[in-house]
Amino acid sequence: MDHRSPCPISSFLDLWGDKWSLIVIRDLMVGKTRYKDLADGPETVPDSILANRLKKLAEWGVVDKVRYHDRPPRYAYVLTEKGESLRPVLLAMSDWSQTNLPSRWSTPDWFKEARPAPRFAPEEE
Amino acid sequence: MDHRSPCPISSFLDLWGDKWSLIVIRDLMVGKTRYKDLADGPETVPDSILANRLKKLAEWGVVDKVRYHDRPPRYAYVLTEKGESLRPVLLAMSDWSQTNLPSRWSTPDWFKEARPAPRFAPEEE
DNA sequence: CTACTAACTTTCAATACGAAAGTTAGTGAG
DNA sequence: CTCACTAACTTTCGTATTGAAAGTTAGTAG
Repeated sequence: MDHRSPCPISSFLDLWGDKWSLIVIRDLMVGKTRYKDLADGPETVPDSILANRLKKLAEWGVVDKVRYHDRPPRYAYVLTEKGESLRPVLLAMSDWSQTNLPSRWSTPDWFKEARPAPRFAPEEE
Repeated sequence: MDHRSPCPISSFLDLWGDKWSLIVIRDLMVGKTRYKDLADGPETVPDSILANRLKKLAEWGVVDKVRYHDRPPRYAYVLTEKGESLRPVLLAMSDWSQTNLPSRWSTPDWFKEARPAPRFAPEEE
């Protein structure tokens, strides 16, 4: 990933400035872990976008992809620390929308704090 | 503007989820007011995008366009309250980049607090 | 007139998006 | 041991957005 300038804001937007990446992060933050669950949010991410974004998120080190069941093959996507640290950004966005846009959902209290990452068997320390 | 869902995060991204809109907001927050100055940032917004975004920002009520000089015609773009209230979001983004990306500029202290909007003569209360 | 500047606007090739269909690996029913 | 079904992708392809460059409009200055 190359950046347009050393500005931290523009660099943030180089990574996250699109309509879907942070939606996927949000869903991981509310506890979703599987591809299917991520695909079925209130906004219905296109499949082609979801697969692409999950790949990017893994490359950038903000999610771990864990094969937690072999037969049938099943995968879990879990936020890393780096991914979890995006929460304040999402909360700031949420606040802005709630005070500036009419009738948005209000942020549930449990979303406001980092939750322990779901644990999956393979190769965890 | 229509929203994908009532989620405040996805609604925020419906408005701001692109690579340039918040760059323009950032530049207005550092005190730039004129088209030319906005066009000459460290990232060089394409003209076609800048004009388009300024139009949207005015429509959405986050900037005021003020003709502050008649001959020659000169315009100033100034953030409204609604626009100014995006500052916490930009600061959260900035924080994330500074702790997670190498060698980004650090946020100047004066950027961290809302500054009085520049005053221009025409039709202000 | 001619040159020059601010503030746009238009053009157009390239990239990104997104709906839909197809693929792969596996389970379970008959 | 074929048929139907599900999770997790991948591919295709028409549409929308992007961005580099050139053009436009209104005005000043020589």
